[in-house]
Amino acid sequence: MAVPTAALTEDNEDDIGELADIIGFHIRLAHVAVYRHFTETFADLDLTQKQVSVLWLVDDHPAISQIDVGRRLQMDRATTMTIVNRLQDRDYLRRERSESDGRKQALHLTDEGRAALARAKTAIAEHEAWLKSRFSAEEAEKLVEMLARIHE
Amino acid sequence: MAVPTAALTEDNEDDIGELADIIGFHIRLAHVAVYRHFTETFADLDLTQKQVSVLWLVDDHPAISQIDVGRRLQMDRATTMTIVNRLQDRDYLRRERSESDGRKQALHLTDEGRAALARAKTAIAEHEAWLKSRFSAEEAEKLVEMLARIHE
DNA sequence: TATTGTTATACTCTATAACTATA
DNA sequence: TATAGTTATAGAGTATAACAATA
Repeated sequence: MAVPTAALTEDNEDDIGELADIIGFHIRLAHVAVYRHFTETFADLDLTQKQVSVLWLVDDHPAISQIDVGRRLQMDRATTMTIVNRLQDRDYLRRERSESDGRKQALHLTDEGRAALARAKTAIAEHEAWLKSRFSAEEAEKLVEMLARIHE
Repeated sequence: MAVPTAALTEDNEDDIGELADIIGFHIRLAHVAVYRHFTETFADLDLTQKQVSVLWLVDDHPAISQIDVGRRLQMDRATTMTIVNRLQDRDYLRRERSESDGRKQALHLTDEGRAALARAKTAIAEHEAWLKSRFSAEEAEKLVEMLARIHE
């Protein structure tokens, strides 16, 4: 052959060389692609993935504490604060003092928050369909399982 | 049955409920875990993953333009600027006017930049080993291939 | 003493908009 | 007109440090 396959891809305009062998690099690029699709397609939602995750978790676990939300979503206390603050400013959730432990805040969704979450879930279903279209059912399951091995 | 399996896991302290079925959610958590491991373990490097990616790419493609770096790493022009600026401030790379196209900057690593990249590559090898320890060789390959389907 | 929430602060990544220089 | 770089600006996520209230 006059031109080996390697040479054909090496000068490709999108070539990233040895970086392509780094798992962490692909995770970051995939994350950016997913984040971008979510925000671009659902700009009218005006909720980030993280904000939706918090709403979702509070809906699943009413009266959950901030520290608990942070632990489940792998966030710092201060990081959790900023997100809960934003959601509270928009009247999507409210803080109550926990009855069992005065140090804790008990988080609850407002009706508006529940409505926003419902809209978000519809959007996420579309988003997931976009994502899953690349994979067979077995592949999707395997992917989730492997990603979980990383973050668990 | 008195207690279905679902109920057993539902009250787990780390349970995230239906969120666990969302691929995008796992990608984000995995990304955070990888990012955190990288920054915590290699704080003395004082380089972010993104900064290393740019150094790496400039080393692989001397005289590459900023717009080209951005395209390959899927970043905006302005985003690329801020990263190149930081690296230039630290004398890790320099800008030259492109000879072929006066609009473009040709990026080159300095000796310091090459030294920093060499240190970074050693660190990344360790980081990758940490990551890959979870997977068989076939699994790692499959994971990269699936992630590439998302960001390509 | 330890935990939870809070506030202040800072840095990185990301992006949009407007401008300049060059093609 | 289109492209590449630049500058200004802003928002989201992340984190550390210090403090207050509660356990």
